[in-house]
Amino acid sequence: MESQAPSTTKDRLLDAAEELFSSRGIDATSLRAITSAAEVNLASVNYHFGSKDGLVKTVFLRRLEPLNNERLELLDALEISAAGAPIELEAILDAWVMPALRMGHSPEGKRIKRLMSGIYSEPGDTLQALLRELFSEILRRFCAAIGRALPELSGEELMWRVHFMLGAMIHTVADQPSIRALSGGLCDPSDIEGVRRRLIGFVAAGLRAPLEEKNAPPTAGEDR
Amino acid sequence: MESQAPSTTKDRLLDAAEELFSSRGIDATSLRAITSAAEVNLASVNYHFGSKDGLVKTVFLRRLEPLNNERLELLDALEISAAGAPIELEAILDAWVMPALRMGHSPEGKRIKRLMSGIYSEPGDTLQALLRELFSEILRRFCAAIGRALPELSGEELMWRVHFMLGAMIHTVADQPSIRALSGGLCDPSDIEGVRRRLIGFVAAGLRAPLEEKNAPPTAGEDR
DNA sequence: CCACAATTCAAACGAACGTTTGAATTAATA
DNA sequence: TATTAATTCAAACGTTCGTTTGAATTGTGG
Repeated sequence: MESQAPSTTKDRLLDAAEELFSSRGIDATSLRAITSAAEVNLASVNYHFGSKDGLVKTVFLRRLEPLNNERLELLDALEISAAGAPIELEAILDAWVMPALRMGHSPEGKRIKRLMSGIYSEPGDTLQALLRELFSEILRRFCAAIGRALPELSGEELMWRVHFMLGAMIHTVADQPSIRALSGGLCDPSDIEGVRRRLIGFVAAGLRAPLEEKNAPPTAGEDR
Repeated sequence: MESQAPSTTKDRLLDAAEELFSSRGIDATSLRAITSAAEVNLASVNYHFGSKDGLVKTVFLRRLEPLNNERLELLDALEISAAGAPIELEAILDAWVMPALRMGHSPEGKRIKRLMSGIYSEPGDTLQALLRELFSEILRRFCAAIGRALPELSGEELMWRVHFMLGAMIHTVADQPSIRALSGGLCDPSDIEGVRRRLIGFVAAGLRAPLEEKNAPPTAGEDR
């Protein structure tokens, strides 16, 4: 039985690992640093999670599973209330973005955000596979919903635009220090409502961009 | 004197390191793996670059400096031919994107792309600082040009949209395996002209998105 | 040809890593 | 309380890492 709220060895390890992974990176964080921060014995990691890889996987799963479940629930609700008709694009984007923004804003979840960006570059084979599996279904669902909202797009065009959309969203959710620095403090990434409004406005406009002719004249002064 | 083209120890090391860094990540690549691939002695790294950190920095600088110089030259040319008037938005975006796309497409530069994405999550303090310095001026220049092309945007709004833009662009240039997998082979990231047209179309539409009211009604079914 | 610097080389260094071990301790069961 | 399983603990294991060393080799200028 877990004693009360936040005190089992497993939880202490997960919390400490999440914190250190997000600030220093996974490879650069040693088990000794984690167990020191968690004030538990070094061998606990291998006892409870089998290996460092097992701990890493659990750290991600603990956050990503509830996150994606919430996204799917929101999308389900939208599809039910739409009753077969296409859903408004902004509502779909909201269902994707808001759970992440809200999670990133909660006091316990702040450290996750930098982790999420690291996902895409960390070359760990096992983690990469885990994430591909975790996101494949939810991406399929959201792509389908967006495709129904934008029926004039071909399959290829839709995929490209979703790809661009993911880039903007991931970069925004994950790399908030960067926008602070870029703007010289002018932009406030903790203003969830502002981020939501701007991000969705940008992405929705991009997704709805008019289809250009294939052989449009090259834009000025750029063909060398 | 360098003997002929691709055979000095320094160059062999840089090529091998670039290749391995991009496929396995920086931390996960040992000097022994690099020197083995380059067929040079282990101690050469410390002799020619001082340390592994010095090698890493040189690997990035060798690609990023010419890249950013080309971007700045293109922007310079645009500003000169515009003679004080605002430049067309698409032309500015072209000046940013094309050097990267072209570089990523060249046979020797293919491996750089995955590297570039890793930049933003690799937590190495020295590398982080180097990149911040490398990109600060060029970002300032491009932000200013985009701001002149979109005079109706406030400074804060502009910075946010540039941030979204960078996310889409970085994700596109860096993570091309991901778009291939996402689309099930439908999208071809090696089609530079197609990527350019779609990416710039998406980003330009996002940058030009109409300014929403601050207190717009929340989009359907999403306020919990 | 010789002296001298630049470069390469094999070998080793100490430190840090993930993991394992087996005994000590705590909790659960009856 | 006696027995057994679950957990914690200190210590060590073997490996790999980046770096250093000092001798051997190569290239250069007088």
